[in-house]
Amino acid sequence: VMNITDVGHLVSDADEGEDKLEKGAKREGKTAWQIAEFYAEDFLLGMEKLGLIPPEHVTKATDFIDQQLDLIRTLKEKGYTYQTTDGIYFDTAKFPTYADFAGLDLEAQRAGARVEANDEKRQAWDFALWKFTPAGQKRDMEWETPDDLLELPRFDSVDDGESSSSQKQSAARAPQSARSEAVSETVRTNDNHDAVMGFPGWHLECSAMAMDILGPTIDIHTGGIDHIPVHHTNEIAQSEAASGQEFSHFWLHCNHLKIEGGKISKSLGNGYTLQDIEKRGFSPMDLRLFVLQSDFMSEGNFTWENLEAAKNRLRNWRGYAALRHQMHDRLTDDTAKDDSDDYLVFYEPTSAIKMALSDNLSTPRALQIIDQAFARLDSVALDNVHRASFYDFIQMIDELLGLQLEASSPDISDDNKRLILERMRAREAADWKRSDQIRDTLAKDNVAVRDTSHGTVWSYLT
RNA sequence: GGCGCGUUGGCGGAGCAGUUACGCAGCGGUCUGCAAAACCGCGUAGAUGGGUGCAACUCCCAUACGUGCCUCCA
Repeated sequence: VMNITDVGHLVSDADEGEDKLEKGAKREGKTAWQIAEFYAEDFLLGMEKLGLIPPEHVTKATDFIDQQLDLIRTLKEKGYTYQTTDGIYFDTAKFPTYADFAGLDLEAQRAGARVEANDEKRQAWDFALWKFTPAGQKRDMEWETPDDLLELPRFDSVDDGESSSSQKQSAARAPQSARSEAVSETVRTNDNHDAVMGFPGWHLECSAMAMDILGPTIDIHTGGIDHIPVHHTNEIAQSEAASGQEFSHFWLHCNHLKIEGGKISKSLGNGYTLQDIEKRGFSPMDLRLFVLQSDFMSEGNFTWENLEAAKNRLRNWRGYAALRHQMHDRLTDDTAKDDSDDYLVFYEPTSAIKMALSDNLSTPRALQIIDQAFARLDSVALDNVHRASFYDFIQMIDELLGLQLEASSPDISDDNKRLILERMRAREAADWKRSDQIRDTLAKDNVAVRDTSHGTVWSYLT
């Protein structure tokens, strides 16, 4: 299950963030809904380009508002919540193990906080489950707060300075021309009284969606390392307070990628998109191998030079993968499975990369194993390679690392194969002119040839 | 200001208290019709300063630098 946070702080009249598209969209009169939709689609397209396995469920926070409200209801019934003028909060004091997951020293952190939020929260680290739309504001994304979640009397409604008694009349809530059609379909209108509009707190969606689809306890929860102290801590608190059960058996946290040695930051504008990378002549698979070169728990550093290194490494691997087209199946496979210097069998490295990845996803070691396994092909005649096991090896790499080696190392055309044979004959006849001519012709089809002591072998130029 | 994490050769990046990581790039050589590849070799890596150990890149402390969080970002 992967969630898409399509609800946020996109108050329709806000003017924050440097995102050109967002600003442009506003200029064009688009809504937060349309902006969220745009980025969600862009994200899913990027996933596809990178060859990521699609989740069974891709969930949008806005499709799970009811579940989020139900979760708040459960927490309220169990006494974990309290209400302030601006929302419904989780009372972390009621969840004694709150600081354990991240090993937080809450008092110390509060003492050093740069900005002390000055509100009605009981603890500085209490977090919002539900936020009320500020009086006088109209958000693109907002929903009616169910009455049973509210503690009356509710906060002061100051829509337009009317007294509360007259609000029943104004309950029609005026011409809502600014409201998009999408929103008006979603909002459950209740014309009998003045609704308290609101929207979910930032942490709530993940718990609500996970528990709705996977049940109270999930196996593995993933996320960025930066989510440990706040987001995942809060997820655990609200989920376990509600269910009384462990929320996740395992947590997998990825470290960050730096860029040119420093942080990637929107305000610095030093990030790159997948589109930028493709414009520079790199493929998404180049980026994928670049990422796999370091352990997921350590900080990475993106530079174009490093991406170039990954690209070259991947090109070399494709060349090795293409050797399968230049090998012959052996009828004596079963009796010749023993690995030796003269005869290569690839079952051992195939299981070795599985072992490496089984050890806390050690992709660097898996890559090392692959490099060493491929390198053994350099000094052996292709007829002395166990083709079936080599093919298994390629497929295992693709299955475990998703580098699409098989798909990106197609066989060459029959015409080119004939040219290679013709070149071999020319070389035997010492017709170097013809030989070089054919090599140039092949190069136009991105086919490179090299003459080894075991014969001519082709690979890809780029 | 508080609480963490990191710092390995030209670049990226692992393991390990005593043994060549691996990749990309560079240089020299062998081989080859040429080219490419391959093979051999070379640049004598471990931020800095201390400490513990027979022995430290690998453990401990400090400093510098980088980075993350401390906010209703998720």
